[in-house]
Amino acid sequence: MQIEDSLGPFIQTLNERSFWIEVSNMKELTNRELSSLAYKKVKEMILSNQLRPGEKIVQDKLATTLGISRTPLRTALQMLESEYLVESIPRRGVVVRKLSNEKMVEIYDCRIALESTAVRRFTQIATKDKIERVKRFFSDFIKQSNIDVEKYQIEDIKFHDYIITNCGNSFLGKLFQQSNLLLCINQIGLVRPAHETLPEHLKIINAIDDGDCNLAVELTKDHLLKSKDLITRKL
Amino acid sequence: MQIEDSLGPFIQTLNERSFWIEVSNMKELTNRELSSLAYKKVKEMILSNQLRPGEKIVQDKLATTLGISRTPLRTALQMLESEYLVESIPRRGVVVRKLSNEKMVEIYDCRIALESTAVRRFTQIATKDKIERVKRFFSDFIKQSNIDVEKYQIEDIKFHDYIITNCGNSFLGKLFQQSNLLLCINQIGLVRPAHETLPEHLKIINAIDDGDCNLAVELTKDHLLKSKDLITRKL
DNA sequence: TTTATTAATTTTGTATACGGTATACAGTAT
DNA sequence: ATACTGTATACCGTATACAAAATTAATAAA
Repeated sequence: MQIEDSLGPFIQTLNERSFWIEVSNMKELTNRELSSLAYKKVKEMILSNQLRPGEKIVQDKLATTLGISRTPLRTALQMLESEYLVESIPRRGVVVRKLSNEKMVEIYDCRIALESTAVRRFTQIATKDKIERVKRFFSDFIKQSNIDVEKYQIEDIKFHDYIITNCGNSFLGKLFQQSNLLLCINQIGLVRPAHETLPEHLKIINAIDDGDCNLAVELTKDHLLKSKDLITRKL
Repeated sequence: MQIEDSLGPFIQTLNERSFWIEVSNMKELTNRELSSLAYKKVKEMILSNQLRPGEKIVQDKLATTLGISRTPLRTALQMLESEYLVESIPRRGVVVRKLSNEKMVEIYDCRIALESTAVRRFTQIATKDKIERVKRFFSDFIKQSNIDVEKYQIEDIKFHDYIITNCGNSFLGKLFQQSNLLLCINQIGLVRPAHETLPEHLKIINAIDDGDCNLAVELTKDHLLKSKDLITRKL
């Protein structure tokens, strides 16, 4: 059990990975102070790998570690369960979910279906400023010969997240958030190297800029399909 | 407040509508007795309209009505919130969600995206028995001149649910269950008359039987799009 | 040494108690 | 008559207590 050890230097340990978790994917739960706090902390601990996949969460210990009682922690765990980040086994406790490659493939299929819809709508309705914003995600990496993988991964997710949350279908966005469709994949880091996916991203952005929604959809499908296929081959 | 009144004759009142809720779309939570019970009951009460959209749920009253304490009720409400059936407003309580036509349209777009993927996969992998099962959903209605709308609605949802849960992508199934993509639409009853949708269903089934997955996908898209468009026109 | 059975300990799920916040209402002032 | 403020009540969120179940440890038998 490494919860006790890890929480002391926890704030310092938070790397950039935790940053986009904060900004792009955190439920707002103002005023439900303690449940909200527990939710955020535990989610961060999972996504930053301080609670490892497969590890059991002992409620009493984690609660005292966080300085709260079990009640708000339990509500937090319930939320995380609905987000597919932990699994609750009745009368046995809750464990951090571990995604198999099979599940990853399934998730990619869902992403392909939903993100296709998202880019199409985004391309149709996006304003000038939004398109400009999209262009900026990868502008820093174009010049660089050696890409900072850590930063690239963050922008990668931010890019996809931006399209999804700005496509005009808030229910679709909720679907993504609720099941952590974007985040859970990154349990394993980047699926494909940046030098391979960067050009794909840029092509998609160009298609969006041109207002060519069919092309944007096809490129997005292809982009995701390639990553899916790579995982499929590992099965 | 009509909770007290309604629970007395509650068991009797449960119509067939509650049946498919039970069989096709209930989270399994064996052994978490009271939370599970509360979850089922409250979900049934919402989907059978005993708790009406917009109505506030007073935890203490509903808990005593159900014969349990507030704690398991609260966990049940938390689950229902993640399913988008109720909305929890911090320090104010939880109310039954009311879906606007705009939201319905958004939901239809998500359904089109995901169910397209589902029929494609289903058509590809379905065994003989599963195809036979699919054929039976509407076999009773083919002969009838006057269709029992109540029963038809149930089979309609069961049909879509069957494709989704048997398409080989369990994550996709979870997505549907978790957000009640199939059920919440029926807050308003059948969107289009049975005599209009029945032929469409039969065509889809034929395409599946023929193993023509592209056709099955197109027909499914068209089928859902027509309902979506009808709601869009009401905006 | 290994396996079975039982006792001890841990941990979960539920109920209850408590403090604080929001809402309703009455009385006062404008 | 209407607006405002103070008080009472209702309700929510959290902590704690307790019982049932599960896990672990320990002891006895093969």
